[in-house]
Amino acid sequence: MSYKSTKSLDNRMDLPEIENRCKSFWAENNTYRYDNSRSREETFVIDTPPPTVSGSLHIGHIFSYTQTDVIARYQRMSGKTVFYPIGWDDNGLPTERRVQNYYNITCNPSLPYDPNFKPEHNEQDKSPRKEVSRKNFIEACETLTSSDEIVFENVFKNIGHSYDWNIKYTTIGAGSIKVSQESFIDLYEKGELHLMESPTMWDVTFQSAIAQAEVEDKEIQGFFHDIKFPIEGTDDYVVIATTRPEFLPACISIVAHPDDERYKKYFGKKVLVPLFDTPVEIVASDHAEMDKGTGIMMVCTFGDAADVAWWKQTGLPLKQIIGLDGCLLDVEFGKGAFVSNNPERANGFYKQLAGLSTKQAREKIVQLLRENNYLACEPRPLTHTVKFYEKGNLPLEFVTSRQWFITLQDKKDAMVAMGRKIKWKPEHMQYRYEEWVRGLNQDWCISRQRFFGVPFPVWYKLDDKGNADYEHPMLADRSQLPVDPMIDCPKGYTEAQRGQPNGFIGDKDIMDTWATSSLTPQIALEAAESDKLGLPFDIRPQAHDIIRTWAFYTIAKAMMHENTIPWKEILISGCILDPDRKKMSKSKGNVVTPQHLIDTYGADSIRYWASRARLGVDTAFEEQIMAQGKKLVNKIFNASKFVFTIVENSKLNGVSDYRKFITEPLDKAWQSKIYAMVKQATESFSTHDYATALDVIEKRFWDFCDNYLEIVKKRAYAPEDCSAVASLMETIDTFLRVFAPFCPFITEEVYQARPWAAATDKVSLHNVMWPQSSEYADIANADGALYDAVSAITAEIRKAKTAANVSQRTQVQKAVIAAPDASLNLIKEGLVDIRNVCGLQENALSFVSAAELAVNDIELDLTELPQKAS
RNA sequence: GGGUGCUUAGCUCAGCUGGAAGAGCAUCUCGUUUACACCGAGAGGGUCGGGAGUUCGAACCUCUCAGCACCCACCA
Repeated sequence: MSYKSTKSLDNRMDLPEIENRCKSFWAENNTYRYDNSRSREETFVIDTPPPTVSGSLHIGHIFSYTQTDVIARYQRMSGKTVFYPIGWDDNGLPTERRVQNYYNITCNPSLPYDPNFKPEHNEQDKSPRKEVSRKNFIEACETLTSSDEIVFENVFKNIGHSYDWNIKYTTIGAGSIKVSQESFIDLYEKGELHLMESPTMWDVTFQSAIAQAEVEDKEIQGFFHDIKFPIEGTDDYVVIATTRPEFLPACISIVAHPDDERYKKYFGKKVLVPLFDTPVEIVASDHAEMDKGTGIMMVCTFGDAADVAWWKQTGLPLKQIIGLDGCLLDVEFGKGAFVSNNPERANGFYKQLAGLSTKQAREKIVQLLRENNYLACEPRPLTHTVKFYEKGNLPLEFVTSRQWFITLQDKKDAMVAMGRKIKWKPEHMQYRYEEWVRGLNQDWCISRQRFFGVPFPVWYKLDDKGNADYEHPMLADRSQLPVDPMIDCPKGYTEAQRGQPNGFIGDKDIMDTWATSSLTPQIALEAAESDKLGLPFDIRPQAHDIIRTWAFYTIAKAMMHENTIPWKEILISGCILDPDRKKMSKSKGNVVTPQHLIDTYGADSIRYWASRARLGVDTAFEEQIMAQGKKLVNKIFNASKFVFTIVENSKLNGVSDYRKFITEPLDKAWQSKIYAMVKQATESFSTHDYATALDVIEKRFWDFCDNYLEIVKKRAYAPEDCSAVASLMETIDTFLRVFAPFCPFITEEVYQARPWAAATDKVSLHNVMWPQSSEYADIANADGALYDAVSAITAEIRKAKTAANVSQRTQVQKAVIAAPDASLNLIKEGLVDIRNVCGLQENALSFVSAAELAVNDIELDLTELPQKAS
């Protein structure tokens, strides 16, 4: 299929029309298709980040994704086939949350499937959420994500990203589930997985376990509560300051520093926990710091991570009072771990707390403490940082539950070593990775008590009483994958045995979304059905805020599965800051939508803006740069249009083998400048430094428009001159190719309209070769000095005219150039052009040999310039 | 508390292994209608965050101080 532009460029540049033409041309020609027949050496393999489809794209996505696309386009033009997949990250909590809000529904797994339920957009509805079955909920997720994905796809196509849309995956798709489950089975067989019941960080909003990487600190308002703990059998007491008095019933130890003179006398004695009269020992440990709070603290199950460590270390009984919903459980004092010297009084107090949320319980218990004279003083306000799930809005709790863990803590050294085999760009991002690895203090909890995600390929046997045997999980056979244990049966069982004594149950949890995302290279290969490619890929582009998740987990999995690095290089993009230097994000409400910007400035201009920023450098959102990009696009169009007109009126019209006509010294000098530009740009691209490449190209392009084009204009009009025309053709041809990765639309439009295209030539510019040094063999060593000299003289004459307030078209009566003989001889080679561009009258130019000047020094004396005609 | 990066013109940013401070925008002046008003020519504007050191020579190397941003840890 051929490109639909007219042969000549239209008078006005119509960007939306050009963009539409290009999009359909590329789609119909498979311009960006990955060629599986090429060897690995001839392939550039990218591990594209699948964007989360749980909302709208913002300009930050466009920014970093475009930078990758520029790199991909360069690689494609330099002769490689590019493996450039695109995926949508649609599984997991962000989607569930969006679905809950969008349809005003929530999942209740105990409900039966309702085949007639159709989710409807109901975001304004403030009534309680309608409860739907697990299957209905998953269907609602699928409905919404697939419509979200169309929006994303359109924006990415509108901005001109050159993905191979045939290699598309979603993280909830069957391929992703299969790969994730294979990964699970492989790690299980390698002994890297364990199912464990232990206190885990728990988000009460979403009611799921979460991993260390998803924890975020937040500053919140709280209170110090100074509580009197009576010493058992005395009238004495110690005052303990705590921010979480609701944990009093779960107190297991009282701790002070061994050197603390204030408390030495109490070690070994017991306190009676206020209200509950539980005897708890006062222990000496450097776990406590003397200068914090009152220097003496209570340990509860579990106020924080330190409490968990203490509990594990001491082996004291567990007093679990927080339930999965974040509310206080109904426990009874005098039973189990809940000892009391006065169970009746303890239960009386506790009954007022049971069922309350932690926040409500805190208020209630403060009231009870006050009424019973346990408060040493009124609560003192403080701001402190508390751990949150990054997507949650209530502090994390530590709750005991059964979860799947991947062993990571024993692999810190190996992970650091793997990280060092990867080339990080910018380099310092590697430190961030290593710091995270070294600070790792938990294994990776990969199970989530949610619904829309990858199920575990696991069932559990039930004994004759219907109790599950978690010690011996039954894993799916690889041939069964993808599998849903809530629907499919383990081998050797029938559906009728589900939930029955001596039967089985399926694992109802889903995997952490990162357990899937950490396999994006493998998932992309699965989607492409590629047998040629494998790990490592060439590059992983990503943002720095997910080094501890996406990069880290991907490196971990590649190491555990294949003992390799997942990619040779990782390119970390910066993020977009709003003009106040704050990070742009949806939650802050300062996001500008990409489509609006594309409509305003055109896709190429937005790409220009993104390409100007260097990798890893945060950039302020600056619309003026996009306006600048639009000027560049306009200039490319107009300069090309002008050259095309010249070509069409010349003897070289329709000649594709024009390069040999470049014979004039000035034209050759100019071509050597172009050659130097290509060389520099190529070198920059070899280290993925697209920004420097663009800088070099753009500078030379403006020089072309402002100077070279003006200099040779007159000569190019002359019908007998071929050198100038050929040089202009060559120049435009080269600029189109080097601008192509940055501005694919305007360059394609212009390229397709070039009058020197062979009639059969219907190839997209983006499948054309990046300029190769062999094309410039004859001028590789040519001297650009003549061009510099002519430019310098031109500039001087222009300056003189501006100073005289006259038009640049004013004819100069007399100009004297002083320079050493060598320079004069050089300059004389460009005499005609100097005269043309400067409006010098015949014989107006004279030369003075000035041996005292250096070779590059040229002095110009404009002695007679006409005054401005009034 | 630990780490990383940044600080250059009014703004946004370049400036490679040390060798006469740069671009774009903005401002001001002038010009311009046969590629382009999404135009052109020019001008002004900086003690390169402060201080010390190394060097013939420092925006660049070393030390130090300050400010900004981000990451990690701690948080009774």
